[in-house]
Amino acid sequence: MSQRKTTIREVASRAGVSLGTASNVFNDKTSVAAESRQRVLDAAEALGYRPNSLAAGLRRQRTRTIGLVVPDVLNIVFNELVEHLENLALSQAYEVIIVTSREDPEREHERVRALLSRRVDGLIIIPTRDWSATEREMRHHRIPVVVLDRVAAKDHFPSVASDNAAATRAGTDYLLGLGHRDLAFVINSTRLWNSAARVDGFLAAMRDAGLQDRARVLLPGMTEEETRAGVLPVLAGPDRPTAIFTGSNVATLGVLRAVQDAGLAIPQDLSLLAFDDFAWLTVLRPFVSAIRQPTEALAGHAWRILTAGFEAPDRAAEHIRLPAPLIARETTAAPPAMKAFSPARRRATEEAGPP
Amino acid sequence: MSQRKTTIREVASRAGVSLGTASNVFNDKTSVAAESRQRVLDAAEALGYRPNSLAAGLRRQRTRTIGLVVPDVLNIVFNELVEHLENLALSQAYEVIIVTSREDPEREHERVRALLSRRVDGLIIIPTRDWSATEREMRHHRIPVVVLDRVAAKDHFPSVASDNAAATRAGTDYLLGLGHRDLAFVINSTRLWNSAARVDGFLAAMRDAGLQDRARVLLPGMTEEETRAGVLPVLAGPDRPTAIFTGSNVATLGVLRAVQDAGLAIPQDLSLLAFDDFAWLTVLRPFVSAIRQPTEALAGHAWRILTAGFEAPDRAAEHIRLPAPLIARETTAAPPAMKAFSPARRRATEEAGPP
DNA sequence: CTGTTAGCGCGTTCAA
DNA sequence: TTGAACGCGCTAACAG
Repeated sequence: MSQRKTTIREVASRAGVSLGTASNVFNDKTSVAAESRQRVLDAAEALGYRPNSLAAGLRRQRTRTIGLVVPDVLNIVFNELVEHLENLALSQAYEVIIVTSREDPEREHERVRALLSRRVDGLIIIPTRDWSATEREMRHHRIPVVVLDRVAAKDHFPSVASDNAAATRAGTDYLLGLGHRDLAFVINSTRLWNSAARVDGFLAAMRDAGLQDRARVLLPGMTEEETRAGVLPVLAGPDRPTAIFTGSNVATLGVLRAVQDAGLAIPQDLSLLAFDDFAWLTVLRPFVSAIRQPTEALAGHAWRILTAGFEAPDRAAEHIRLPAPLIARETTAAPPAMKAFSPARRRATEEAGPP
Repeated sequence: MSQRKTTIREVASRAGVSLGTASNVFNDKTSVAAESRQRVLDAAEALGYRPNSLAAGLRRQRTRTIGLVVPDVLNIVFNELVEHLENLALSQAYEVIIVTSREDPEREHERVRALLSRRVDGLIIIPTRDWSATEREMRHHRIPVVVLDRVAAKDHFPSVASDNAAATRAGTDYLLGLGHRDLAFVINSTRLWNSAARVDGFLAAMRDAGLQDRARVLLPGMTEEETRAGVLPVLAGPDRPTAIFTGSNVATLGVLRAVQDAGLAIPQDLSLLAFDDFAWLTVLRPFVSAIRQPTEALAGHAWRILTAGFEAPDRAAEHIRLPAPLIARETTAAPPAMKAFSPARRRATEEAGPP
């Protein structure tokens, strides 16, 4: 109940050993006599001793802490990554400090500096659209960095992500196979390199099918609401696509709202394929077809590469790309044009056109 | 590009001032000549100086860091709380370190000790079912603590939560007003005090309506899957309730899966009211009626009380309870018994009984 | 196996 | 307004 926290010095003196011996007990380095060890442990327990990791880190020049930079706490994919990374870190007696950039490059930079001030041993970052300032900062400091999820075509740092282009290419092929010809790909931004890769995969598949003219890419904005507002006109318009492929879960949420607003039925009027899968997609109707990112494997590689960087700081940067499988559920079906008369389509057309 | 990070001493020497002056610049305490100040800032910039917060915290005996203990990173309610708390902390130049207990009392205790080792200035905790060990630890250390969300009837520490009993009472009254008489309340555990309060509110409303005999409380377990498995038999059974009130979003998810498995239609066969609201509930059909916790206000109070504790450590513990409004959407309707012949009900009965 | 000592980088005296 | 000295709590190195 002391005001000042108890120090290792007090523990040592109560145990009747020297400070160095007590330290050795807590860091079980060199052998300590079993008897002394027990007395130190008892003293620590009695005093409620909690090692001061600030002092230890200062002295040791290593904190056994890694920083994790995430754009958004409310995005389920990031949270899955966080969860797996935390498991890995704790299993090796590392701590992780999470900071959030809120998709803001300036804030990202500032938060990374805070991490640097805490002297983290390494950094895993899911960057914002423009993290050039942050990246420059990181190059200056000699700690291992791994770029996760939002990777660039050619990162300076090691990178780990899904194979976005292959996934959207496969997803597009799947929609084409269902009979769709008018496809729209909805994504928040192409300034994110992984988003750009998703668009590339979509466009490549459309091109291969000779449908480049029917391929639309919509970039309504970074938020759910912007997505809703931006997509609604095209859903309500006369040349509505028969299938929408969303490039992120933010886009999915926005598109679903726009579909509600437009009064369309999925998949009768419109098919929907989502990038990013999670629990709620499989519990309310219709179950959303989705591409699932292998978050556990992604986290595993990121951690492996980061810790390898602790041992050998100057190895060549590894770049991992993992396949992201498609899970077909209820929102993807043949397009309305291939069916008989469709009341829903007629309704939409009536609403869109003049009386 | 130096191996060792640059220190304030190097900054001072490059700026041609003493260490103490440089320190004053970064902590803008006592007045420093504008000229000296600028030279220090320039030197810091040129050297890529990052203050060492370990050393600062060690010396200052305050880290301007608070710890936040959360049971689960994947729960949206906790994440909303985290987001708001982080906003508040950053706005006052505090940092927050998040740790997760994974609903495990032992892990919670261990994670809190890690926070203590980091010498956090205060702690906000959403506790596990049995956090007595953690609580004992916290009482021994003299830092402000605020219990959030999962509060007890009478906490030793200040506490902030929704008024759970009032919310479920109002929710139950709403279902009764719709004509329901057979209600089941599904929740993960009553060892959580706030969960117990939710059950109390439900039972009180049923008792006041003279329906205590028709009130069922189901406790299928802590996970979504346990909930599904535990609820399915009662949904498939002959005396299925006409409405289900879920006490947490984990329970909601599990019940929705069980409803799928049982082949029931909501709200035709069964009404559903959920505790905890979030984006996906309003985007896939049917839109789920829910009780929304005021997460921003909860976070605001928690932060206010915590920071008040920094100034006046020995004030009486405040206990805040905030109203959580009900948002009626599509999953709550009159019970099937009040309508004409209901095929869905008949089907369920047939499936349940012998041929 | 144990005790002693010297910093880790910084903020805070206090004297000049 | 500035500079020098001290110590926050701990670990590492070395002597015993």
